[in-house]
Amino acid sequence: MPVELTPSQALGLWHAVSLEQVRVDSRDLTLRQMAILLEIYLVPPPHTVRGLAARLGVTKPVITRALDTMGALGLVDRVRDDRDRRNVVIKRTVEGALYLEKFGDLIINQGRKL
Amino acid sequence: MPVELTPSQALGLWHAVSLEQVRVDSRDLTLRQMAILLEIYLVPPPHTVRGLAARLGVTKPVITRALDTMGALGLVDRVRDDRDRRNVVIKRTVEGALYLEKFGDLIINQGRKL
DNA sequence: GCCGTTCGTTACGCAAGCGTTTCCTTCGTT
DNA sequence: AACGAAGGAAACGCTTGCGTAACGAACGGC
Repeated sequence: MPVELTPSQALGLWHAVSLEQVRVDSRDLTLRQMAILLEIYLVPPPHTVRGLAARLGVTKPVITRALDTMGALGLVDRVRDDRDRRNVVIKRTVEGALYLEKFGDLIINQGRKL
Repeated sequence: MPVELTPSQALGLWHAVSLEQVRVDSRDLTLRQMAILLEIYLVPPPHTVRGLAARLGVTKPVITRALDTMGALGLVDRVRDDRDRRNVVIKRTVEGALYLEKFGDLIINQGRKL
């Protein structure tokens, strides 16, 4: 089910969503943080630090820091892996799911307005 | 011409675009900066600092700083207004237009892949 | 049981963004 | 000419993210 957009629609959508998000949400996640968050919630688990780092093409500390920040915001959680106790498994949270749900609604609504 | 998206498509699109943008572009603009940039390029001029500040619901220094950063990247330019020399008019640049054009293509291509 | 390897975190110095406040120039009015 | 108001920038101290390098805990093969 592809989504066909004109250049004007593509940028217009991004514009409207960014604008509204800036106005509404003081949390102001970076693009990297957003990418990580969406990766965690849209791609089947399990998610690990090194896995995310490889996927985004960034270093591990970038992931650790992003998880620190988003963890403090309640958007994600971290749990040690009992199979291999070196690993940390990143968990979704109710609050994070809610956050993305609202964000998705924002995209949908701004898309309709185009 | 509305754009109708399912929740999965909306978040999926944002996900794919964010991910690709993180991997491709080291510049990593903040959401605020992106909103300002799109505002400048998609809304008819003239644009002023206070106008953008009011539009985004942020303080003037936020705009000044964002323009400093994006100006250094060549994405925007600032020119004194000769009619009222207190004002600064924000100008588009070729490089900025190119940047957004490529970004638009990215959105379109990721949309198709959904 | 060692020892090299892997995983995630922490430490370091640095750059960039933040909110608030202050400043400087310019305008418009008187 | 003087004065208050407006527009944008600069200054301040603070927070947060960065890249690199070092670290400790846990694993796995020998």
